[in-house]
Amino acid sequence: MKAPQDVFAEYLTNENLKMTPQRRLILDTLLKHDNHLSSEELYAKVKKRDNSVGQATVYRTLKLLSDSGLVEPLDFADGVTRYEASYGKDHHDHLICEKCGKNIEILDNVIEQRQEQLAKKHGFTLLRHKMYLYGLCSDCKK
Amino acid sequence: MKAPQDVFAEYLTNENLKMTPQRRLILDTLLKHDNHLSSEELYAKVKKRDNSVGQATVYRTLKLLSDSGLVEPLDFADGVTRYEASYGKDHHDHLICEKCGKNIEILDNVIEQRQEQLAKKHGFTLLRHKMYLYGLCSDCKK
DNA sequence: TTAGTTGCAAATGTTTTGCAACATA
DNA sequence: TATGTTGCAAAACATTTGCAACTAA
Repeated sequence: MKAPQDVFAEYLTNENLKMTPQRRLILDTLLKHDNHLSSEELYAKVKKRDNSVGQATVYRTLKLLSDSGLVEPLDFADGVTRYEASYGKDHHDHLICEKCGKNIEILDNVIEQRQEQLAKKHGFTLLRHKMYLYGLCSDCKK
Repeated sequence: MKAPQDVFAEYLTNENLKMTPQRRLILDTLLKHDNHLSSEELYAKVKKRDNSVGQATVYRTLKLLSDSGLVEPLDFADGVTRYEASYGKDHHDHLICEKCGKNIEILDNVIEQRQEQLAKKHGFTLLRHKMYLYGLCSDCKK
């Protein structure tokens, strides 16, 4: 399997876009920290490595990474979009504890299939979906 | 079953808040138009009935209505929060056309059950969930 | 050399908030 | 009458964009 860096490089070439040190750095930083970072949080981490990078570049690069399929925007409905490195990883949804914020990645093939069927039944081609389950984890129930 | 207006009144009393003509009007307007209005859109409709109502009051009232469980905030990932009168209605999810915005309400018991099972498997008590399916409708595929 | 990229600051668009006047319980 | 509420405008917030200087290919 190709390295994400290479996938990104190919994507850029394909789209007549250019690889830059900033883009490399941003992808690299995201891969290192992977977990559900907001643009703001990623920006902070990137800035530690190269203080000259601008906030807008992070936003712009995250859009490119999303378009290239390397990264997935997550929407936990708290007003901030978060991003997750999705390349090479299985698709999954999220089970979130409303009390402590614990976040478990879940996958259920039955659900995935039914989603497809449901969409088809209504004449839709399913492009993507979001499923978030909210509840109380075993610790917080006590 | 209680009328939504009464539920709202009781909620306000419980919380030591007050019923006002504006709140009555906003709830009433939302109930009349029910379907997936944004705060902005609701504000426009409210304003037609009473031009003196302010935008902020609509936002504030929508928050109260959400907290009281009468209304559910929807997130179609277009940057605007929409609201749906949920009181007394069956739960359902949404199938959304990414191109034209068409919005179909869906319900699948198999999925609902699996969600419960999945949560339980991880020790969670499921409180609620959000599921949005995004795709292209038959018209927009052409 | 040329087309794409950057950082900056300003603009955008939605939602929130401070405040003084006002209305409900 | 005391406390909550309103409308307004300003603020806050995340995100996008215009632009002149820059840089990868």
